[in-house]
Parts: sequence; C-alpha cells; structure tokens
Amino acid sequence: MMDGAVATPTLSKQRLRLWLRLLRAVRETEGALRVRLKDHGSTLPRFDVMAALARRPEGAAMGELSRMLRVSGGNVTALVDRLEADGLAERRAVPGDRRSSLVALTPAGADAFAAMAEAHEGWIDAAFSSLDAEDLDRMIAGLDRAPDLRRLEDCT
Amino acid sequence: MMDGAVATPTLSKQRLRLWLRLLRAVRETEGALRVRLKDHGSTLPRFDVMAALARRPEGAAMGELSRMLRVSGGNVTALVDRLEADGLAERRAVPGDRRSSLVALTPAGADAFAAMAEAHEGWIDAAFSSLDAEDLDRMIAGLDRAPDLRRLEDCT
DNA sequence: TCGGTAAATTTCAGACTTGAAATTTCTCAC
DNA sequence: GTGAGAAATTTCAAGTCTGAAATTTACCGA
Repeated sequence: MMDGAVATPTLSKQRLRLWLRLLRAVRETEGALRVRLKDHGSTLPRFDVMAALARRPEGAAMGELSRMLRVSGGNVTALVDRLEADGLAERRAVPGDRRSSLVALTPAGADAFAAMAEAHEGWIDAAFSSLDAEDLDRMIAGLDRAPDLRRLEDCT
Repeated sequence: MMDGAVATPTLSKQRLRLWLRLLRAVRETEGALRVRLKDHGSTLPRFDVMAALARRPEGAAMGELSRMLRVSGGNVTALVDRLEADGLAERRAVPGDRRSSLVALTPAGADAFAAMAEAHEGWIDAAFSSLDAEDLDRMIAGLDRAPDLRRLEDCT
C-alpha cells in the first residue's frame, strides 16, 4: 500500500458518503424553501399538510394525513389546529363515525396553496436545474430502491 | 392525445418528483436511525453534534459547529448544553478570546460516540444495500451538483 | 484613550416533532 | 344488550429548531 494509487473506498464507506450527501441536499433545500415560503406567510410543515389536502378535495382523516406525511399523529393535530385557526383548513364531521373527522382545505386555503404550489415548482426546478433527464431518472430509480428499511430489521 | 402513449413528464415535473423522493428517503432513514439511537440513549441531533466533535479532537467553536451542521446558533447552544449536562462534551476556555469557547468530547463522550458510530455505519450500509458502486457514484455525483442554491436567488 | 463597529455566543418566543398516555367511539362475540 | 378490545384522535412532556434581540468581548481608527 505504499504506491501512489488512490484507494477505492469500500462500498460501506461509499454508502455512508451518499447518506451524508442526501442529508446535506435535503437540509439545504429545505432551508431555501423555508425562507421563500415565509414570504407567503407559511412554513414547510404547513405547506406539506396543505399539499396533502390539495390531493384530497373530499377531505382526509387525521390518521391518513399522518401516514401520507410520515409524521406522528400528535404533530398532525397541532398543524391542523393552526391551519384551522388561520382559516386555511377545516375539520368536517363524518356521518358514520364520531371518532374521526375529515380535514379539507377551505376555499381560502385552496387559493393560498395554489399560489404557493406554483412558486414552489419553480423553486425546485431552479434548485435542481443542473440535473438533466437522465440524471433524474437514475436518481429517482435509485431512491425507489433505497432506503430498504427491512434490511435494517436485524441489525444490532 | 387520445392514443395510448404515456406522456414523457416534463423536466420540471421530474425534478419535483426527485425532490419528493429525496424527502421521503431522508425522513424514512432518519426515523429508522432515531429508534436505533434510542437504544444507545441518544438522539439524531446529539449524534450529529458528537460526530462533528469527533472530527475535531482539538475542539470546535460554537459558530463552527453551527456551520458544520447547518443548524442555527441557538440550536447548537441548547444541544451542547444537554451534552455537557450528560458529561459527554465540555466547553473549554480559549486563551486569547473570552467571547468564544471550544467544545470538545469528553473521554466518556468519545467512547459513547465510537460505539454509536460503528453501529451507525452498519445501519446505513444495510439501509442502502440495494445500491451498488455504480449507483452510488452516480447519485453522489448528482448530489454534488444539486441543489444549486444560487439558481434560486432570482426566483419570486 | 475613546468610540464605534464587528464578532461570538446566549437568550427568548414561537413553532415543530416525537412517543406515550389518555379519551372517546366503534365493533363484535356472546 | 353488554363488555372486551380495537381504532381514531387528542393531550402532554420533553426535546429540537429557527430567527431576532440582547449580551459580552474584540478590534480599530481618530
């Protein structure tokens, strides 16, 4: 090992490197989105909830939102509380089941989301403008296979 | 458009799709890491701070940590406070400058981190085991070019 | 030396987040 | 019907996070 060759990093080190890159990319992008959403009077978590609701015009149950957004139920309660206080979303009673309610955007919420969503798409397009169609396809394909959480189950 | 052809998504839509995949991948991985770190009596933010400190045996200033971890200064203060309360890190006075202090792992902190870091590498290796060397190289290369935050500067 | 400005950190309010416990309601076997 | 258990949500404590204001100390030109 005293020659000048550059050692090939082990697969394991390379996977760790990818993980750190993923973390950096997401944190930087989130930071950029946060400052821009603030100009629209919103935040990233609120935008995420509104995006989920926009895909469910008929309304979504709290548990459904929790699964869609991959955040805890207690968190969804607080986020919807605040959106409701701002008149952007509302809880509607479900006829057959008094345990749950359907959350839906109000007309004001739908309008606010439409404006943000359009701007958001432009921001993402700009942030990832250095990636072409082939880059995108390959990275999306990779992220569809990883992380594989089942492989983690029998780790220490 | 009434034929059976599948429309090629626009580049812009494909970039949005990648962003959503990145977000999902990072959130799922973080969730898996969180539950495992709990068995070591730690959390993700604390692990991140300790990892940064482990790369600076001579100690790191608070502002330096803030930049390394890409989190706000106020946050670093709170995290280091808690690590210090647990005896895992300590603030050391800087001879020439009474404004700042150097934060370093204690021996106990270094030991605790070493154990966690070894397990952590195994978890990441497992989570991304479905990606081979070529996948990793391409994805890392892509993430080295994106996001490009300068491109965002003149967006609305 | 004396100000003024810059730098490093802390403090603070408010929002976000989790996981566990508590609450309410539903379902279904008996 | 009734009681056990499941399901949906809320509540709560503790930790994480940001951005702005406050504090302390350093530097530097007049």
